[in-house]
Amino acid sequence: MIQKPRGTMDILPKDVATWQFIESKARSVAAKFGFSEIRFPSFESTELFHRGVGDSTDVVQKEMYTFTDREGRSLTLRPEGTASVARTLIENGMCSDTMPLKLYYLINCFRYEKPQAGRSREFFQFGVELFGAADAAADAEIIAVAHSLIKELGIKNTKLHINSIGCPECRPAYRQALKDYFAANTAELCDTCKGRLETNPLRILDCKSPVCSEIAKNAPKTVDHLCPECKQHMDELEGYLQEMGIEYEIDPHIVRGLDYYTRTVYEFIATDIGAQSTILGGGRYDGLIKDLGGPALSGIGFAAGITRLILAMEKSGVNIESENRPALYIASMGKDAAKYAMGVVAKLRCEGIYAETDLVGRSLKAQMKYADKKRAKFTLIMGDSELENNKAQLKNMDNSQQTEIALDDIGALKAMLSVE
RNA sequence: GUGGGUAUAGCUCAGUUGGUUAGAGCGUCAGGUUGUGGCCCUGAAGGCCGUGGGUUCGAGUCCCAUUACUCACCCCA
Repeated sequence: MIQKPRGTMDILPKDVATWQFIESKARSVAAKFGFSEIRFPSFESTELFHRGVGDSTDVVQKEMYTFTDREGRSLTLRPEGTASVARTLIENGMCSDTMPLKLYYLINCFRYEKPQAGRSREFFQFGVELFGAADAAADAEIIAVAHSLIKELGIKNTKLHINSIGCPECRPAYRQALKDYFAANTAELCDTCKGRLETNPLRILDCKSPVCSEIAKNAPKTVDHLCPECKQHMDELEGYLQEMGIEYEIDPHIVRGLDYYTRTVYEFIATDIGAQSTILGGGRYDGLIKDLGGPALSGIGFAAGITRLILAMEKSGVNIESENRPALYIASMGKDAAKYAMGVVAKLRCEGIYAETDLVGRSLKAQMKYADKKRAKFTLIMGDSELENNKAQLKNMDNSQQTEIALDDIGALKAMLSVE
């Protein structure tokens, strides 16, 4: 048997209703805030992610699905959406559009990682990006989109963590302060963190090893080392969030692993879905567009993992079931009746009614069972005598009541079905 | 990439200290007197016991490897 590739998933009919529910909520929330959908390729030039996401990141270094096409070009299945959106803006001259520019997308992404709960190699994101607004009001607005989405989906048990990782102006000083602090405790750090001391001391902050996280507790906080402008930005964001009634906590340990982030970073964390608890994460990226060859244009956004949202919804007791009951099932007996039944259901479908009839030549009893399993609201029993007399019994499957109807009067039949 | 756990029917699982033709419930299909669903009853189909080696007179059961699933690390959504 040929199995699906590792880390991919089949989404079966019984689960699709949940996905559609989330997608429609994502769209309606986006619309409420004035965001427009954007679509872009599933794969891009590999260079886009090297320059956009960052050469030194884990995502780029070891998680990308990269291949060369028949002309020898290096292409990569998108590991995230932000870099592609930025490229799309630049390439289509949208950097000159009316600002702020608000965009959203529902996409699949690919990362070569070892699968576990809430993490797969092909995964699905709802992403939102807001360009051309450097003010903290934009940060607050984008967090409000996320907040609204989570609320609309019925997800409880979440916490919003925010942090500022500063800008190119103040980060070097903070970096040095961190290095000095951890250098004093080098011996106790785990092996990976010893290495990170030189390469990226910020990453030690969210190390999960008990020893490192204990040491990290008293480490200098980014919020204490921000330049005046970044500090003010953070203060303003807090003011907006309070005004909007969005609860949050400052979490100095949020350090995003994508290079493009500046200043505000934030995560919505579900407390009850396992180790991969970030259901939604994002931040500001004021340098990205310029780094990719566009004008200086600030940006901020987030991405939510659909499967993680589903996990969180399940934990919150949200259950979405599809309700597609046939309005009518026609149980037929004999060739003539079966043929006639095909005509009747065809007419009903033209009237927008969901009707079914037998396609496999089952007995009357088996047809009734089928109608029951499909949860048909009505069944119509049709045999030779009914065809002769142009009359048949319409049975209400919920209360078993039967009424006689004329077979050739589709209008009357439709009226009978739409009662209730 | 590093660890732990698991692998028997479509699904959820039994299967004794290794011992003859591998079981149940659910689901599927067909019946339960000649034209009516749900409940109930009967029957049927459906398994290279993940795969490959090994130990043994004998392996679903023990050992090794491998693959997949799963959870955690790492990283992220």
